[in-house]
Amino acid sequence: MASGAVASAVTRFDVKRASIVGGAKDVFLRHGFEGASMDEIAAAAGVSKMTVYRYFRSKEQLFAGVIRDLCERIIDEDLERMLERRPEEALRGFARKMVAILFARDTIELHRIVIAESRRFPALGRLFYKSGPEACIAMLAAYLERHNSRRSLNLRNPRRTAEEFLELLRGYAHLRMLLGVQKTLSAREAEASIDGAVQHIFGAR
Amino acid sequence: MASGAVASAVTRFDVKRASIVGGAKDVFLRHGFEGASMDEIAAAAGVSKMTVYRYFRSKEQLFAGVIRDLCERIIDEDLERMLERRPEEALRGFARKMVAILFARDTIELHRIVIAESRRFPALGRLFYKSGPEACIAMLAAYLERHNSRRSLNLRNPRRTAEEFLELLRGYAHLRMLLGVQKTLSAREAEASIDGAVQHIFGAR
DNA sequence: AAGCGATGATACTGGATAGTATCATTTCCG
DNA sequence: CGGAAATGATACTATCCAGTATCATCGCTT
Repeated sequence: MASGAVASAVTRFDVKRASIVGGAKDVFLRHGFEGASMDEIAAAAGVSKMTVYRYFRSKEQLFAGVIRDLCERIIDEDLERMLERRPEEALRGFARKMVAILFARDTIELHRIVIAESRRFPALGRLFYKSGPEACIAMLAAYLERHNSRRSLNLRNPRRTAEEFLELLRGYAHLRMLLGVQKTLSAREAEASIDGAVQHIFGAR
Repeated sequence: MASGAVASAVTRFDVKRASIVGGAKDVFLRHGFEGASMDEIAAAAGVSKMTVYRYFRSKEQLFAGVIRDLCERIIDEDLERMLERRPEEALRGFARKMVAILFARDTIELHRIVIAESRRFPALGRLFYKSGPEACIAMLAAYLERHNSRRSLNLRNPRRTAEEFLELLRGYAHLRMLLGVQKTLSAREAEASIDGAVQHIFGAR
């Protein structure tokens, strides 16, 4: 009777599904949507192609599943915890974490793919924006608004300031990485971006 | 003997080539690289498919030709002329022109496609970055440095400030358009971006 | 151990499309 | 007008790949 076969949270189904999504994630991130072949995905997942199709009706469905999964993992709880300190320190911590996320290899590839495929799958672009960039903006904006009402900050438009802050963190380095012009972000560049963004809010110059 | 058949600048060859590139540009911008079929391109150019292949060895070559052509047209001389006025006015004019360029439908599509294909064609990413974004940054940086040495501005790192200025102009609206989340940029949003960027340099707050 | 559902291996179908071959036709030149 | 080069029309080849069909096999439940 094993241990509660019915009530068990993780079924064989979930395990297989996870390994398929995992393999597909690797292949999609490496070759993009068109470039990924279902045979390769099946091999990467250590699974037969038929099994892939038993879990996902089509390549599009599988792709959507992978993107959804990736979007859920982008932002962890650490990020929000960064904002619990005092303003200047909180912002620097938040910024450091954001830069690490933004410039991670997988994140760059995800941007590339979603931008590429958002014409064909408009829902995908919206899903990604909402669960990635928009979530970060909202988190920071809420923080700034909180400090605004406590008078520890005095910003005309906190939401806009939040966007500007994050925009300065991305900077052109992000575009250069999306274009393959630049391979990595040096610690020096990261610090410079962070300084620029923080100074933008505190007005130091 | 007509008008100097030999010395004539525009040959039949050039005309045909231009119409092929023109047709290809439309199709590539509408459907992306993979999505564009050579038959459709030939039809759009009003030309036989064989003729396309007589001018370009392969789809890749044709694509590269189109991107090169588009890159050359992105930045016109007007942009540089904007910087001939006095600082605040010059920057506003430059910014307005930049926003118009950045958010034009074709520019957005170009970004999308180049970002998508830069993994497969790394040279393309570099070509685009150099002749588009980098050219704009360099132009603005030179302007800021000029004013720095005249003491009409006092910036620690003009090059970085130029990047930040342009980055603030793009803002998240640009990403939203790349993702298809947002269709157009309202005049109100454009003005807000411009204000934000100009204030970032002049420190007003 | 029997039986059943889930999985694997593999070959196949059908459609799309890059690139080519062939020959008819136009266009431009002297 | 005559001839050569450029172009058009069209059919063809070869390849790649999503999705399917078939049947053998594995592993768990009872």
